[in-house]
Amino acid sequence: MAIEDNSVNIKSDGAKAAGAYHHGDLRAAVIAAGLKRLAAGDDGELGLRALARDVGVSATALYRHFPDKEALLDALADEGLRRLGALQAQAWLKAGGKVGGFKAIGAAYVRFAHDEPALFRLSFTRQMPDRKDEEDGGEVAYNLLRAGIGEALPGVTEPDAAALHAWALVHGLAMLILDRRIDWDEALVDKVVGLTFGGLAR
Amino acid sequence: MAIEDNSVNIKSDGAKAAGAYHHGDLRAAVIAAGLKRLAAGDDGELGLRALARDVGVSATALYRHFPDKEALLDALADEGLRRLGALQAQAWLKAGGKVGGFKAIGAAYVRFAHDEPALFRLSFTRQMPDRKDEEDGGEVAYNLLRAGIGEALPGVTEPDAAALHAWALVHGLAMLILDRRIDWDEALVDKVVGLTFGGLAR
DNA sequence: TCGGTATGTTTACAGTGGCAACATTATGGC
DNA sequence: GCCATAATGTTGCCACTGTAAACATACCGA
Repeated sequence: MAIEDNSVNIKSDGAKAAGAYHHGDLRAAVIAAGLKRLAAGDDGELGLRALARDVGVSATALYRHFPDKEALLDALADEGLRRLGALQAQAWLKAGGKVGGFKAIGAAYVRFAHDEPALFRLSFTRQMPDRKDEEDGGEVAYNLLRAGIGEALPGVTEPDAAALHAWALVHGLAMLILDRRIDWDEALVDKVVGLTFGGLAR
Repeated sequence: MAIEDNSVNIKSDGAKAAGAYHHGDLRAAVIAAGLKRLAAGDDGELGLRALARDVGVSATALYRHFPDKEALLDALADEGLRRLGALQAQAWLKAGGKVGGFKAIGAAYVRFAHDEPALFRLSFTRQMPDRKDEEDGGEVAYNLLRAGIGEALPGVTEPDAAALHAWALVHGLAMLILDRRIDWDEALVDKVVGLTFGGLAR
């Protein structure tokens, strides 16, 4: 066969170069393809074969990078939590911290669920087996919330109960919206979140 | 074949009588078997074949009573919502209505999720396509909550926001517990629910 | 009694996740 | 530079899933 000068098979998009045997970074490409699929349809139709086809690789190739499908979904879920955490941090900064920032975090939580329903659901439905040593994405999001309470609401008597309260509220709103129990209404969400989060700072 | 005197094949448990061709009330039996399976394991392993085997019938027989698996799951979900509604009504009465009853409704909601995780999740994950004429189980539960607000908290300024707030809070708590984000702790739940529901009655 | 209708069974098919054996490419020690 | 070896990808296969089609059996009204 003729000489191929590509030392490694670099492709910015996920697809493998035609005729190439090794992909380059299959693991990352599969995760990217999965996220794209989750973002595209409300019902995340992700199967190993479909995912593999997106990337241009045979289905069983994925098993070189993930022990099983669950592990793949875990990776996607973790990426979702990481993005949520990033959005919340951004919202907090943009609002200048304090009570306003606290409310912004809550609103960002619900908005993320609305914008990426399949990813959000996947991220939270997946139940982590037991704590691994490396910090996962969910930890980041919760710690941010918890820290926000400490900084924004110094007068609160029971920060744990308050944090749980705030978290449960936005999570419940998000879930009810995803499951079509209530309609997405940004103004209403803001009102409820503000009412509660403000109420905590009594 | 010899004469069989059973005019209809009545079986109190779900299983079909050996040698009988018709079941008697397959639809109800399948739903009962599904509920039992949901109650047994946290992960609801319900497949058509397994369900059919529980009842003692071939897998495709279920298609005489449900157009597809989704419809079967819908029926199970509806039963779950109905039970939730019943528990809430019971809690309300037992607590004697008013603010106490209102809190009891919230606690019952979370407790149900904890006691029947698979059924609760199924009930809410299933998204109803569009309103049918006959009233479904979920409507009952919400109307009860909504009515509870009116009766228990006459002074509340915005009952819709308050109802949504209360619902989201307990739903979020329930979901976070199911997904192992937080541990089940009845005292903590009562505290959070009480704190919030009491707070609404300002 | 007879025929239609409801209910259940058998068989089969496409699609799924996953294992095993094989093929190909990258890499590190000599 | 050469070559053993690990890393990565492919093909073939298996058990299992939901479900459609054709056939069998039981019930019920005329």
